[in-house]
Amino acid sequence: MKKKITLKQIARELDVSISTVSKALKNSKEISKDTTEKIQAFAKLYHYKPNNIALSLKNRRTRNIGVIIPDIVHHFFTTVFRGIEQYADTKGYNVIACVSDESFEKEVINMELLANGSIDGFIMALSAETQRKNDFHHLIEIIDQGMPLVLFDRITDDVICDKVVINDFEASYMAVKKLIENGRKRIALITTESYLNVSEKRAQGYYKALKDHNLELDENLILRLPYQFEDETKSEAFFASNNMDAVLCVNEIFAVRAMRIAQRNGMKIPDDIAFIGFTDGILSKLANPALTSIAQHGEQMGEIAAKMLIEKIERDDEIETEEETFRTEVIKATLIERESTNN
Amino acid sequence: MKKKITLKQIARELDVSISTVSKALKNSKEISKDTTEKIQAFAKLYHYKPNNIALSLKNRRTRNIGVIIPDIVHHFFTTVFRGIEQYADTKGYNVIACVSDESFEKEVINMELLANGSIDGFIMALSAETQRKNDFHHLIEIIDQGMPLVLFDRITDDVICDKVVINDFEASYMAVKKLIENGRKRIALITTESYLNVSEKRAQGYYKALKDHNLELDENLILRLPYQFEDETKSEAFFASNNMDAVLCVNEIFAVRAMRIAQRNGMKIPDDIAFIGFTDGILSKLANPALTSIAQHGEQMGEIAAKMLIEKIERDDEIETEEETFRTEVIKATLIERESTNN
DNA sequence: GTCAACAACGAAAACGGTTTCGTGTTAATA
DNA sequence: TATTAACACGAAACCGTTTTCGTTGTTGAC
Repeated sequence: MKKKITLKQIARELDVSISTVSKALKNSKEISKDTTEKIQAFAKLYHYKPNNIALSLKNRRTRNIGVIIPDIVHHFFTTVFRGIEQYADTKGYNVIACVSDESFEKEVINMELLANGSIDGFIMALSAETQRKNDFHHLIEIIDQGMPLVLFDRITDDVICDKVVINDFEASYMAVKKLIENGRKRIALITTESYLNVSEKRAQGYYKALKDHNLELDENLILRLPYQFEDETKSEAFFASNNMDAVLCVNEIFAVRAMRIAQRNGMKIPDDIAFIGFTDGILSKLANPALTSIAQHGEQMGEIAAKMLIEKIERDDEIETEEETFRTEVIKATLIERESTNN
Repeated sequence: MKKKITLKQIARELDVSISTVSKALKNSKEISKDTTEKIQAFAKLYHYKPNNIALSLKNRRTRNIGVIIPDIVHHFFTTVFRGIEQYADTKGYNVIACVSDESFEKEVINMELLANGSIDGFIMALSAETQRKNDFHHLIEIIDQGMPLVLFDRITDDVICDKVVINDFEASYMAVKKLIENGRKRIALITTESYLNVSEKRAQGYYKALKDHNLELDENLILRLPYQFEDETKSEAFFASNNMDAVLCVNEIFAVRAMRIAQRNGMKIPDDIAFIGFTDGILSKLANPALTSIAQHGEQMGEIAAKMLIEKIERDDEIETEEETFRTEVIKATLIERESTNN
């Protein structure tokens, strides 16, 4: 077992000083050609690579970014993560991933852990509990320490920082509008139970579209489900006691489950009932019938978030003064039409 | 903006030495009660937390583990990742996630990057390209440097280290056996094109099960598909030119796509044809009909991998000598029966 | 009154690098 | 020949900790 070699060892072995070795490896012209070659050859032979931790300590830069997401086993977050990782990779950054599990406490603990020098900046989507509690002191504190932060998807107006979202309201509005134009009259909404920023915006789009087309809002046509659930009795009751001809769901899982129930009830999709879901993931593509879906462009979102963060990180250590400016990027969602709606 | 405070700043402020501050914060009894209280109060006021990087350098332990997976947008890997992250979290470790994108080069680069001090150990599944090239020098080198490594799922016999897998062969065998016992005679196999360790083992189980039940192997009933694909003409031709009454697929995506084609061809599932897939993910549960599936227990796999790794990391810095021993944990896959098979 | 023991603290090395600032030698210039 | 510039290198500080090993000043025992 040959442990990694250090500058000190090379220096001792070649009977020069540590500084000489360091300079020679950086092709400093302070060092003679002879010595440089000798040192580089030796270093190569022993696969010398500088220790990242030592570099981080010296440079006060880790080239790590911290990503905190509520759930990794969730297609949308996974795609965002992929976008982040890909972009970070091209810029030489590593990604430390933490899962908050929708828990406020885990979010706080993980952030504090990472903030003590492990990373250069954060990208995160708020946990459901954090949104419910409306407590963002941990974010404020992090920002106050001068650590860049980018929020995506699950954001809040109470924290001033860079953000990236999709136009949930408009996307939802357009989807409902499309259903109405297709002749649908009784359009249901299946959304989440807990207060999530995005669900709320999507609901608003739904309300507005109904109103603008003179359809009255029927509270019975709105079903609120827990975020993760196995039991389908609530959904079944919903379908049994209402007659509707279209459903908008705030995610694809809700949509696919709802389609199954409708089909079991003998309804034909899209003839009797149409479905549109958010999150254009693999489920939408492979559902039967394939689900018309609103693409949230997670990968692009991750890429943009990573880009915003890294720009801020790298600008930070150039200039120190200069007023901070924060942006909110809005990505346009797109409707992918498939078999669950007619056109 | 108040940057994080350091020991040095506390020391200067309180007019004591750095060592005194450090000791006081650790409740060393070398320091008087008065001084200790004063220092702790001050530290608390300014939210002092030791810098992780400095600690890592000093302790030669980062409390980071590196995870390299071929693809994060893949349900199985995502669940494994979740298992790793969860266990690591309970032990106070962070997870640095890298995606190799099935590329040998990215795998090598990422490993070398992380190996230079950023992490205490690796957990990884080999990229498809790495398995095809059969080149594992990067793994060997890492191990040689004394860095613990745990391979999962996509493993190789050419590298001696800890491993965790499922009993692919047996699981496949049992699935086919079940199909046969249900009266199926012409059982197809849909597997991957590129050489993947796991696909191969699953194919072996399929062969053996046929043989043991006196069914002859028909090469026409084996379809090899690229790992990721959009085009379905190959699959359609396969279904058009063969009549079969059951299909075993090496993952759930293949299975669900295959089911759709069969359905389009007017076949009834499970009456005319039965389906079983590997990877018991969300697709299997929500497919229509729901897919009978072999659960690979990804989360458990990740948890075990993380446990093996952390044990080795923490044992490493206790004793230095003592012969290394490596284990291979085999997790038993379980068949989850749903609507795509009859019983 | 002397010496040992002890309490309370500081100096310094170490982790592994980078970088600034000498310093000694040689060669070129006045 | 004296001065100086260029060259090639080393010493040391620094990043933020921990920890060993002094070094004080006070106390108690003899």
